[in-house]
Amino acid sequence: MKFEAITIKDIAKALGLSTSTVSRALRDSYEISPETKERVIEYAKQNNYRPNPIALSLKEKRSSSIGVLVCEIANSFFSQAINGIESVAQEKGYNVIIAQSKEDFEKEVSSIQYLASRSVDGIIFSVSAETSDFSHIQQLYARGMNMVSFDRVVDFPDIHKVSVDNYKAAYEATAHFIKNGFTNIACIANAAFLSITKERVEGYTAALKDHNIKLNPDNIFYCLHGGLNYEEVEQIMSKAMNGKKKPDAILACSDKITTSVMRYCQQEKIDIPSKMGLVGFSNLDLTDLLAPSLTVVRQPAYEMGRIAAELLIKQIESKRPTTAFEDVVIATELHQRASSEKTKTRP
Amino acid sequence: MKFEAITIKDIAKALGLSTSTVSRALRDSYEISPETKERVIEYAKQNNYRPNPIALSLKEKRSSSIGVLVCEIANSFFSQAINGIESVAQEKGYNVIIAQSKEDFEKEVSSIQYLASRSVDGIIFSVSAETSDFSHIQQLYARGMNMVSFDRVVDFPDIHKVSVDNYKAAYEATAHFIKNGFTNIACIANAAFLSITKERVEGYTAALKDHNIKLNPDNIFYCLHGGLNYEEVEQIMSKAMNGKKKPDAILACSDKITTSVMRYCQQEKIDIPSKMGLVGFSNLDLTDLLAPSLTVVRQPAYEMGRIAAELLIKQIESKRPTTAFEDVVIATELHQRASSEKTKTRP
DNA sequence: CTATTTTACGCAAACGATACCGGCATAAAT
DNA sequence: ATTTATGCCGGTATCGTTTGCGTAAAATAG
Repeated sequence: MKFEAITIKDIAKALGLSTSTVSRALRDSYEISPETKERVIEYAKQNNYRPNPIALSLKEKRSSSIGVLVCEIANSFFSQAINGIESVAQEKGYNVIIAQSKEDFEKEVSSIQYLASRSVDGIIFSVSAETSDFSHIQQLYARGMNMVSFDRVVDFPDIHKVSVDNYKAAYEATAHFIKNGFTNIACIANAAFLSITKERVEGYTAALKDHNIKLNPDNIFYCLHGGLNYEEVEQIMSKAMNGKKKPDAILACSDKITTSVMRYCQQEKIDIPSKMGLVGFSNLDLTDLLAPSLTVVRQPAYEMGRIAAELLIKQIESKRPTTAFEDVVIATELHQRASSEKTKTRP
Repeated sequence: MKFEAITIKDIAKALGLSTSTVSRALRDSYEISPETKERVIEYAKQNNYRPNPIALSLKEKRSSSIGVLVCEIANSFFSQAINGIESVAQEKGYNVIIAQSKEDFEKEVSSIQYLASRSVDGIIFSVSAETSDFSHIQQLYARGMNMVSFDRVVDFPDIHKVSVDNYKAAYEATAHFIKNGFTNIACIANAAFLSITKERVEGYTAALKDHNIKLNPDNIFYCLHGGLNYEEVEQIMSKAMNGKKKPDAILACSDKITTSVMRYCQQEKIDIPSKMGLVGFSNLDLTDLLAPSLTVVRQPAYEMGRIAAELLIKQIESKRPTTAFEDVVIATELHQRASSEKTKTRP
């Protein structure tokens, strides 16, 4: 079955005009007499005419669509970000095509090529946890694709970037732990390649240093697959808990890692926060209802999505090549709750 | 800036051939000599040629893209469903264009027309909480757009539908409450128009009846805006709690409503489950970590998305008009946890 | 050695919309 | 009366790709 829409040709035939006349009438050209315009517009309205965007795309060499590549849609941070992207796109007349990498390098490469081959006008992307080689992105970018690096940003210079202040976020979370009396704080981060991982680990180590706590390198753990599966975090936790010096607090650097740590602690009957403090990066809106209520670093995902989309569309619609590249860094919010209050036990 | 890809014309010029020959060589036509084929394919590969999908769409009158209309992306149920849709779409060479209604009727109408005007080959839609008039959908459908009604299904007959057994889900949840000693069970449902609301309320009332509990009509509440904002639920809860007979349990019929009820109870110091039992429809994957752990009705969102996408694509690719319409109804899962165990108090 | 078939390719139309170029009226100006 | 101007509209190329049709050269048959 096919959905057949009315075309400019149909209108022309019905009204005994040429397609050019109809086209001009609809675009309100001065070359068309008011009466003809009237006739055409009336007929178009009655028959619910809409210009075929595909034909327009072919002619204009632009598709009015933007691609979004994230590792996972069903993730509160990314779905909120997509929400922001979609809202801007809608305003500016673009549609959003989404693709997921599932934290898999191969799927990221194929997804991004898929987006490019679908003639999107630009791409907002957040690289997968497995991605250490950026050549697929660099190639596409060099060939003129408009791109905005988002959240997990790449390190080449001439590209718009939108991210949060991960260093500060991790620093504050760690300092918060220390202030609350935790001394042996572990950090479970994402894959080591990622910008967010590096920055967060740096913030974590800097906070320790500034508070005269000696860094124990064994307290830093990396999730190669971004904590997508529970087992990854489980292994790390059991390793941490069986080490010489068990940590008394954990900074969990992603949504998935945070919930996995909580689940592990519940299963192993490790009480939070009395036996184990926990601060997690999370964008879920019910972390206050968890047992115990969770201290979280919240990222302004929606806002980030909006900014990324605005930058991308500005770049798409700019006549001249972009020369000034923005590196937008937004602040996170630390929501202090029960999971990081050492003195309190579970209610 | 524009992204310029290599075309069949470029290949033709470079190799001194006509575009038709190149086209046929790439499609492995028997009319082309093996040597020419070899040359063309080699050149195409080296220059990373990809057929322009827009030109193809124009010619084939299909865009290989499907639209998805949901009320909100940043909602665990819908993001998981989109995940399922996207996975099938990817397999079959389609891309997914998403649009949100935000539970707003006007936005739903414009979104769905936007999708149609973007020449999608088909649409998977879940109507907004405000939608009682389906004429915008019916018109589009009558004009030949391929459509699959999803989750919140419409009631016209000749259309594919994918939903869960809401009646049974609500029946089981209510029966579970009764078995656990709750007697005055309230039901906070979505907007009254919605299929899911009707079915869930029916299941709820049937369970009461079958267990010889007299239905109190004041125990049924509707959220006009789908519980998108907390205030809506807050008002309902305070009304319920200030009534003559306070309910001792609540069946919350959506993700948002469920968390809002929990939040209300926490703020008002209403202990769950001793003072108030709670079962919620939810697709969040950390409801077991809530305080107390939450008894939920879980919907197989991913699977539903996959089935809807498969039905839609089958319909799109079918030569003949569809005559047999599927009404797929999938079972939900009731995860029994602490929030519905009257005897237990909060740990 | 001619007649016919086969091979291998090019030409051009088509999809829907736009835009440049041109043309035909009528009216005004010379 | 002829030119010029102007209002109004049509023809056609274009975007990238596919495909039916035409055709030259080569291969085969008679």
